[in-house]
Amino acid sequence: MGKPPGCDKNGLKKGPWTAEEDQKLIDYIQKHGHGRWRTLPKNAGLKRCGKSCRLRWTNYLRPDIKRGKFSIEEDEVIIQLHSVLGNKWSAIAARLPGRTDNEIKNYWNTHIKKKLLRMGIDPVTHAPRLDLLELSSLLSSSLCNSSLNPAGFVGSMFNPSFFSLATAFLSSNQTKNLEINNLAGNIQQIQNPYEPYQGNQVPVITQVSQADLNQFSANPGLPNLWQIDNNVSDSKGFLPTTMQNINGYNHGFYLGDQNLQQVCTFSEKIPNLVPFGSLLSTPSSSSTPLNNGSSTEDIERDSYCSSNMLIFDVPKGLNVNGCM
DNA sequence: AAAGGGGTCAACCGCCCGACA
DNA sequence: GTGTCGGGCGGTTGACCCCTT
Repeated sequence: MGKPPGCDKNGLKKGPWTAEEDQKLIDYIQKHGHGRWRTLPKNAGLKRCGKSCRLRWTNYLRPDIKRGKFSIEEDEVIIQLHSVLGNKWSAIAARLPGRTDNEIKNYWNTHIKKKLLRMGIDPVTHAPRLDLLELSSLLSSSLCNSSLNPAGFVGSMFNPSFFSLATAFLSSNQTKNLEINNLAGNIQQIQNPYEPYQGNQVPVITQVSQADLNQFSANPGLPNLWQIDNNVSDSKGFLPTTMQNINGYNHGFYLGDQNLQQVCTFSEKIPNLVPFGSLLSTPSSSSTPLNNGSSTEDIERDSYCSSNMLIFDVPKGLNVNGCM
């Protein structure tokens, strides 16, 4: 069963394509269309195997290929889709016009995976890394027993997921050499994290407009991993909403522009967590480019974070101040 | 300026799968 | 059921580029 490799026959060229070869392939496909890749090279006068021709065409020569750096919106779409689809690169590519599966795979392996790891997120599961959770647990117990908490920063704030969040958050702020003392100091800065949402005001969920993702809403069992608002460009790091369900807690996050001053967590069970599809805020749906769409520098990309992270419907009767 | 090392990415390999004759 | 074909996937390779020393 199966087919022979097809590219190992003597006389067939391998390696980088020349401009002449590219032109031959383009000319042939423009005249005859693609398909029948096994016989195409011979007909086109190419000393290549059919598979090589197909890959060259689909990954490079196709007229609708989009070259250049991935935008931040594309980053977010890839992460979102990967959280649901896994390594289905072709499926992901189908939702990113002009991008190929190979390109996305390479980009994932060379950029996004590293970024997620830096943020303390497992790029496979999209969940916080267990090793960081362990670290955060150590930090939690250490800080709980310390005297740094005279101002009521107690109780539910000290749970592993919060520290995981803080760790990831600070990591995304390029604070790679973070010391425990610095972390404690930063956490102490958190005051009234619900200030943006006074009283019973329910955090605004951004629009759900990426039709391609509708299918995910049809499966409420799928994880609601990323809720991202791209209305604010100056933000600090991604957060997976898988963090919402850690150690039995449901957590809501708001990351504003004031460093770590607007991190919030619930220690309450929130009964009406809105299902996945109805909440998903899809960055690609926005017509407003992040950072004016002009800056794709790696540093900015790596430090980018969507800022609207509150993704669930807070019940009116819930006294969120109580958890602060 | 040159060497070395790491990162990036196009291209390839081997295997697999589904469709089709 | 079998063979062929197109296509997908994960992993790898090697050339090239850039940065650091």
